[in-house]
Amino acid sequence: MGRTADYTNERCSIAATLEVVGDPWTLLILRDAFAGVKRFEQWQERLGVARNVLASRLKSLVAHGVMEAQRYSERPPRQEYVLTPKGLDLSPLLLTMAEWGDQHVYGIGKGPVHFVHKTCGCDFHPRLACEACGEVIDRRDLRRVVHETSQTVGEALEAVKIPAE
Amino acid sequence: MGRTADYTNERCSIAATLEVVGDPWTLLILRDAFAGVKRFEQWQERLGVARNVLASRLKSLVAHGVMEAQRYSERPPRQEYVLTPKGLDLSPLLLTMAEWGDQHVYGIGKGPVHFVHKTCGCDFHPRLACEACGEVIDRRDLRRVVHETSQTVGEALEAVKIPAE
DNA sequence: AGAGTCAGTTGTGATAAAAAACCTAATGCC
DNA sequence: GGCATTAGGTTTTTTATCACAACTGACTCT
Repeated sequence: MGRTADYTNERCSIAATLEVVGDPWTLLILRDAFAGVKRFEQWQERLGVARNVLASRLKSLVAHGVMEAQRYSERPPRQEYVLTPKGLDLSPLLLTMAEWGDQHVYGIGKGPVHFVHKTCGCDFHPRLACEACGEVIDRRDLRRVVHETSQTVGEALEAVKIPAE
Repeated sequence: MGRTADYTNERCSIAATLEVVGDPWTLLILRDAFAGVKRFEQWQERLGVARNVLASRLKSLVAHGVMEAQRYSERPPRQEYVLTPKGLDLSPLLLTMAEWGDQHVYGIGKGPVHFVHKTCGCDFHPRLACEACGEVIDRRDLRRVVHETSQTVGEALEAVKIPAE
């Protein structure tokens, strides 16, 4: 009801993803997690995000099973946040975003970070391939099929949410 | 300042992409654009988004060159919004988001929409492939290289922005 | 003439995010 | 012992942005 875009009544996998990682800051938190950041203060310093917002985002990512809080000290209670397999599966999303930003904002090769494909030695640029046949696809090679599903994003998320302890 | 995360001082292609399409609603607007929506009232009805927010998002997408406003009536002034090539290049991003939502929220095959790869006939699931060698990659096949770039997101965006007339 | 459509603009108020201060418990250092 | 510092947050206050709804033009349809 309040202010935010509420994606929970949509019936859409894109909206479902947005509901988990679509908050402001969340994707930058994840980007840094992929770069090796694990602790509150590191994120706070690198992003300059408000501490309350950072705390709430980390809590939400844990609740959604994208990150896991691991104790590394009992007293004082200290925890590190590490990506779960579900979180690691977001890497294609981040790489795809980086590619678009590179191509259309910075200009190819002018972006601040790029990747090298170790097995072929070339600069890495992602393309989408079909898992089944391995072929690189074009948008027009796809046919969209609508499935009758009664679940909204909210309902589907309820089923995978990790209860706070 | 206010509420939003301000990505413009980051030096990062992911942040650059977020600055263009990271607003609440924007990606759903684009999703619907890929599904064929072109007009204000169609988006408004399908998304239930506030009209002022929709107007501002469309304006921003046009300013960033992701959509183009095409006149189809002079009086009264009416326009349709269509995706530019830059906007069409966001399709991998949307497909990747849909795939993650499918796998980790709805469950594989239970999502509301899926795609069929016409050339091989199979259900389409995207994987990232290396443009150079065509091989499907794993996250660990990549080496991250940091580039010395002085441009922030804000500076880079300034250079590609389309001036309002 | 009156009702309806399309594409917005213009208020007003609610609320989540930002900023900054504060807290707790431990640890380092002289 | 006493004081500063660090880590990981929570609390309080302020503010920018969103939601809601009403309104505006310029037409079209009946």
